[in-house]
Amino acid sequence: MKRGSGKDLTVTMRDVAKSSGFSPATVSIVLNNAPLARYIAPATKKRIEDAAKKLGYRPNAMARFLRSKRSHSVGVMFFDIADPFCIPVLRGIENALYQSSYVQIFADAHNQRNRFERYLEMLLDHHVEALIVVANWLFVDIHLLADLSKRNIPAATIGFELPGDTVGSVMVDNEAGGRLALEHLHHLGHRKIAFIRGPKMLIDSAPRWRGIQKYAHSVGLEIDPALVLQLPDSFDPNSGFEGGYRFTEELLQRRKRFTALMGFDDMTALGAIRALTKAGVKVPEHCSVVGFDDVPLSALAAPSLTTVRQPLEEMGNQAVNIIMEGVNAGVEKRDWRISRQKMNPELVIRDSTRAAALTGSDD
Amino acid sequence: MKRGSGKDLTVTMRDVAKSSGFSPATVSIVLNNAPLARYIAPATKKRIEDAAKKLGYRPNAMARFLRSKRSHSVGVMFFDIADPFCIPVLRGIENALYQSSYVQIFADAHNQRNRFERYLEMLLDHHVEALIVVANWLFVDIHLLADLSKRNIPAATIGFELPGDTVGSVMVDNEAGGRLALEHLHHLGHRKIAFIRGPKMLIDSAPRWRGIQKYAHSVGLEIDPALVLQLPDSFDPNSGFEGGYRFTEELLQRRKRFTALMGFDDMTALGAIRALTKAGVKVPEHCSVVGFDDVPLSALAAPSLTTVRQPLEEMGNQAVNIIMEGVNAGVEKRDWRISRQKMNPELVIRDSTRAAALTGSDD
DNA sequence: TTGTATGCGTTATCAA
DNA sequence: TTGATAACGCATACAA
Repeated sequence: MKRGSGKDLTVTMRDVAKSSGFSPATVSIVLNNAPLARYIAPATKKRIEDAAKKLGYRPNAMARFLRSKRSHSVGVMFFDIADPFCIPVLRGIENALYQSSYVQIFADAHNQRNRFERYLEMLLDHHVEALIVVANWLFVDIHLLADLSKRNIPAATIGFELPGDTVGSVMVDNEAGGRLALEHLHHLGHRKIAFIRGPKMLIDSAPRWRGIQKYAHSVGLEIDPALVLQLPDSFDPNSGFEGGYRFTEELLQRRKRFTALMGFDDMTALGAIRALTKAGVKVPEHCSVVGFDDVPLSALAAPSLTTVRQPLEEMGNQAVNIIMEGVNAGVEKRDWRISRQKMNPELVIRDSTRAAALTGSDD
Repeated sequence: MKRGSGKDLTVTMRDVAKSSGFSPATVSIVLNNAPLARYIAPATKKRIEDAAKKLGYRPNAMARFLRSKRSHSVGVMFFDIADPFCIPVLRGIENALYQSSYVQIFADAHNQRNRFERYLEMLLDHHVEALIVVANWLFVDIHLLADLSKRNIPAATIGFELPGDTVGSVMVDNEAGGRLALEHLHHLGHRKIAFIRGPKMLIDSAPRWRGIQKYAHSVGLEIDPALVLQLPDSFDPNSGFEGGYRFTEELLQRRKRFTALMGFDDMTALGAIRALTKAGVKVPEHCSVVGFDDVPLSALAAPSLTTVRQPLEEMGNQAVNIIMEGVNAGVEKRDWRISRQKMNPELVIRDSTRAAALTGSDD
């Protein structure tokens, strides 16, 4: 008999019941618009709703979750939020979740495996209804996420994919993107092109390069191995910039002429531009540069960067759609298959590329 | 009698009790290391712990929350995560929360008041134990957060502050920062300095300007009103860049000579650099530029930006400390006072500033 | 059309 | 040193 003993500010369903003169069950039915609400007299509904409003009743989510097993929350795990790639993705996810009135539990693994595991535990403890993982590193193995499918928690990844069919994914078509970038340079008349490839540990690296090679082959463009460098593996999201800078310096020292440079991603390209500019090579007058991703900086850089755009925000959106599909299927006890999305990249032409100088040997 | 009816994968405390041969109560005491655990026989403890491990028992957070009224989660509301200012702050918060094993519920108001309110409701529904609000806009009024103190939910703001003593805050000392920036330019010998002030709606604008004025006065530096512009109010986080760009163009058109320019923040400064460069004015050779904030881009820009650094990550940390203080006080039923922190800014000298040219009239 | 009773998984208060 | 038992606030099957 602790009730009414003082100033507990939380107003419960029983309070509403008492105040309205009906039973908690009826209140519950009315306030949730449960199927049975069809049979409740309008007058009753009104009295209950009024009482609820007057008392400022707010359902206790914890109790509801306990009963319904639904937390109305989704875990979102980033491998490194400092990577500018992540921000638009975060935004896309946030927005889609907001539309569904789901709350986002944010986690950042800082590229550390143990941190990833710890967060995974925390998210499971908090009974997230689904999980989204944003990363492009390869080291997440499927075992880490095994618990999820065992518990029927839908999961989707953005920026990489896992073997098997238990985890959904949203990726850009890297091969098409690589092709797009090279095609652009080729159309502009560039023939001597330098490449800074992505690190081996990144899942994007290989297909982008494949796209480049295929296109080169298809138009008879020769790729000079002396103009191709590959970034080393690294977990620092800024290493792309550093790498682009250092490798471009090295490229310059080789004294092999090139009129265009393709960076693995925007950060690499930005680093390259920095090195070129410092060496007195003007971009795009003397050398065109193209990146990949279209991170927010790219539009702001000087010169603004021509790049292959990943629809990052849209990808965040899609990931939410995928998991929500699963969540809803779970609620309705339907079967379903997790889906994989491949998004189309898009060339964004800005100021860092232009036609190869007509003067000089351009092939 | 639904138990054992099949493949419910969740193992509950009762399962552990049954398996170990003790009662749920004892299991609870042991597994939580509750005070009473001191009296439990070591052998008992061991058997219970073993059983728990063997079954893979994980406490159900929902049930625990319902009972204990503690959700182990904190709401973090950003006004606009697209503002680069926010990322290091987010990281600081995330890291501190992680140390405390608290989970972060992420919300982004997109600079919309109704979205802010809706998120606030959602966060309260999810029974966050505390709230952190990151913003620098002025339009948050105290009433929005009134519910919080009523419910004894500690709250802290980063980047702005509210009147009264119910909400904590972490801010940089804007006045000192303004002084620092101008002092730097003055020491470098600059006398003709242009200023792009912040919009009125931003709380930072006034004190920064005050710091500038005070320093100017103290060293007898004259501020030419024809070289002072003020950004218009806007909610677009990129408007600083645009504004810096446009206003610098305007400044240039006025044909009033200046050897240095101070931007309200880094984005403004970056926009200014873009305009200067485009007009053929080299930075820093012909004109020094200094920003404010030290957002991640600033180090990467070309030229890299001299700026007044806000310790953003540390500020995120501090905010967590502040609210945790409150949370702990609540648990222990102590009284406490919410605190306000003023952080020291720090001058970061990079490539966008240098000594005023000795040639020409420098005063 | 509405009320009663029960259980979700924990924890806390007693009693043994 | 351990075990019953009663909440926490809500939602549902079932009874009325």
